[in-house]
Amino acid sequence: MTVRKKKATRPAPRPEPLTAPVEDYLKAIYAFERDGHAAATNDIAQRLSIAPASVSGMVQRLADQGLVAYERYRGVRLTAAGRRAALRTLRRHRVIEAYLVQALGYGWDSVHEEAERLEHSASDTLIDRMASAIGEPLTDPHGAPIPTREGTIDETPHESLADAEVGSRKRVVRVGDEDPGMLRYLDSLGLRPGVEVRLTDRAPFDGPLTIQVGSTTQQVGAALASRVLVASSAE
Amino acid sequence: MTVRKKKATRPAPRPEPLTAPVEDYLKAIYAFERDGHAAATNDIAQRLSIAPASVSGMVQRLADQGLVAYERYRGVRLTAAGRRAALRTLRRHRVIEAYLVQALGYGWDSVHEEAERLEHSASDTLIDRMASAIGEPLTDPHGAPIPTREGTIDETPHESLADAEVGSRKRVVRVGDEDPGMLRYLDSLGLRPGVEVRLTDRAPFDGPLTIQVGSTTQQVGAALASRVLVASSAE
DNA sequence: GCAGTAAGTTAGGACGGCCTAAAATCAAAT
DNA sequence: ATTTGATTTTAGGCCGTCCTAACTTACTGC
Repeated sequence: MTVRKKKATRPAPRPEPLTAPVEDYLKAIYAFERDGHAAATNDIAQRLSIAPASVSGMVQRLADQGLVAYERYRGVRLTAAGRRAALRTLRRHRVIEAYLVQALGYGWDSVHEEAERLEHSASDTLIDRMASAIGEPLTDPHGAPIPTREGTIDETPHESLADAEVGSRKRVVRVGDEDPGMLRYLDSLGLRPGVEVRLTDRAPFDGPLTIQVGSTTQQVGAALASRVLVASSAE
Repeated sequence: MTVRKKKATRPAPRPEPLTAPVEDYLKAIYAFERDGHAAATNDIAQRLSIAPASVSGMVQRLADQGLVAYERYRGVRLTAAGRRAALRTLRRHRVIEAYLVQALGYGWDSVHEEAERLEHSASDTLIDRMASAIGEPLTDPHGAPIPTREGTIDETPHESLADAEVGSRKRVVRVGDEDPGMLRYLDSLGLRPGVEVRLTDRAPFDGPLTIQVGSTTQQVGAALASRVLVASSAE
């Protein structure tokens, strides 16, 4: 059966509103692409907690809508339109997270879930008003960069704490945002964006790392450390 | 009387999350019931801009879920559970409207549409935080009462300006909230909740009313006046 | 070069929410 | 009591999003 596009020649004049699931797919695909490679069906399925077969179906619909380039058995890549939509959703998500923390007293461990729903129903106007109400933040509460209104984003890659050189001093720039339990734990360790850390030791075979945060010394597992992104302390 | 945890009849009446369309139906049905009568299929269809046949179908699903009592060809009434859900949605809607106006500088003519979407994805926590951030308002920007967290609402009926006695002085308590154009016009007339009005004349045959708002005298059509609810100036 | 496995796709089905067209029911007037 | 007109319901579809089961393709190691 051939994949056939209807109205293939249309110059795509109006950006029809995307459904919530579509926005979620695009966000997921964007995340995989940012890490280098095209998004595999299974990857997407796992990330969205969906059966792989469902992804196959949806991905073809996304291709029909011109949001992704799709080759059977080869994974998908975002088109320019798809990327634009993904970044728009990402902006919504992160602005909402920042706003909830800064304006409504949410903890950084509970904003992700709320933003995950609101991002699909907030208007651009609302997002812009929220952003300006809290001073146009550049990152969300977990340090993730917020795409601009115009759809650009600062995606400079960061080293993870797990890969840092023993003895070096670093500054935490970003941490994983999804797992509330992990976030509460990071918080208890004082590992928040902006904080200075010194990596004083790393046990072999992916063993725990010894770090110094402020005046206290802590041990953290390699898995956790890999979710903490750092930059050189200087900048 | 002792309130007892009921395990007698049902194991667990878990309040499954309702879909957005379901919440919209319940809100609509609530609105008709508040005005006296059971909600007719056609009424609901018109209010939601949906074909009557679709309403028949949905209403049966609502009945299956125990949200409405339904008798063929007889219209629907909310059950206790349905009413609870409707009021919860109404609270969300109105808190959101109030928050957008008071905290984010929205005009009262543009909040309805935004709230109409957000009400379905905001958590109870968010709504409560919004409410407390703006001082637990009792009404939305159009004067509509906000149901409490516990699901009670002040539904004291109000006279419309169109029915007021000529010569009487009234206080505007509430205006229609849906039509942005009407809201802008009301605003230009100074007809906002809390404002004092004197009805100085009414032309016969549903003709225009002459009103005095502050020091200016205005003419308004009967249709518009009927959307403005007033109370005696005294209280 | 080929077999075994992992990954991906198709087939077929379900469900919610909408539609139109046709049939059924109710209410009101003759 | 019957007819008529309005209201409502049923019948039959469509679309989007998901599912499981079965099949196909790609990859990897021999």
